[in-house]
Amino acid sequence: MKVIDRHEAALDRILELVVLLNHDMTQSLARDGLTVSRAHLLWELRHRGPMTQRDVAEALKVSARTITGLVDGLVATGFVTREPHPTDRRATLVTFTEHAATTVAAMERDQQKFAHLLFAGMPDEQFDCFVAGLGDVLTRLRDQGLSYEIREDDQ
Amino acid sequence: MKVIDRHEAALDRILELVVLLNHDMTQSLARDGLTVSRAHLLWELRHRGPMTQRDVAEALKVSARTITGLVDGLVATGFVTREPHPTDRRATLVTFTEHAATTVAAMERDQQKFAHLLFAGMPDEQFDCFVAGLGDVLTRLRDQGLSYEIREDDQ
DNA sequence: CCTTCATCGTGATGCCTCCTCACTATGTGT
DNA sequence: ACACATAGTGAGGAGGCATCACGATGAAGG
Repeated sequence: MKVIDRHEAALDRILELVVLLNHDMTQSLARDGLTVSRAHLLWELRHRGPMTQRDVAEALKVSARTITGLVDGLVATGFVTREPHPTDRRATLVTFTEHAATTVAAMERDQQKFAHLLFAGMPDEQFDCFVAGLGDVLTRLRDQGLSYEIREDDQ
Repeated sequence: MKVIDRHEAALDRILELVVLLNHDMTQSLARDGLTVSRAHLLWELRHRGPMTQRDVAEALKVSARTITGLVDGLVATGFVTREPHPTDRRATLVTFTEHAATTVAAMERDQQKFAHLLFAGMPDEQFDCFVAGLGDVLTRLRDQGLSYEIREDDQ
């Protein structure tokens, strides 16, 4: 029981972290004319190159319909363009613009500074251990899919 | 530079954790007829007892107007009631119902299981270290207010 | 070639979160 | 009393997200 209580306290902290980070990111991204979702889309595009909307939907874990809306917004503000798919005329390729590249580069610089701010001065040993624990937690979360879904096999 | 890169990788993991957790929680809470925001409100109420909407707004870091909407929804589904404030006739006290108590208790049980799932089998030493690091990060985040806001004093 | 079925994107609709501005009803201080 | 601050809400707006239905296109088989 003792153990579970400690685990629960840790989860509480993680949840607080989630809330705090979400709030801060929303504020910060607004300065670039972006929202968390749109930035997430840009981020994905940046790392994978042009994608069909379908692929984006899967990457962001949202419905295809939602992507239509997000891309609409990003096209309107000039962050991405819709290009015809070379071989499949049903699909469109969402592609990065120069504008987006500039903005994402700035975001990345911010992220670096922010990361440095969070971890600067933390003893190497503790940092390594923290990252290891984080990786562990992340792995379990991914492995189990919707791991928060416990109530089914509950009572 | 090397150090910052490691820090950035750690932030990336934290961000992935945020995305994953947010997604899972949304799914899970939907089963109870709740949303993340409404559950957050309930959680706060649960730990602090009846609060004025103003206080709730500050606790959740959203505008007073938003709370009106959240409480409307929670009242409609029977999770809370609006009681007149004993001394200030302008204010209303948002209070827990039996229904909410039951649901929150179930949520707490889920959370315990979930926490156990995330950390079970992790060596004590690593767990302690992880929690310490988490606390550290959280402290810095709180201390600096909107810490993600770096661009002002940037270039 | 022509059906049949799967897939891509989108219109229509509806719910939820959040915000700002304006306004009423109340407190409070001088 | 009078001015000013505070609690909550109506109005209106931007987004994020989902499901259902539908048109356009692709792919597989007869």
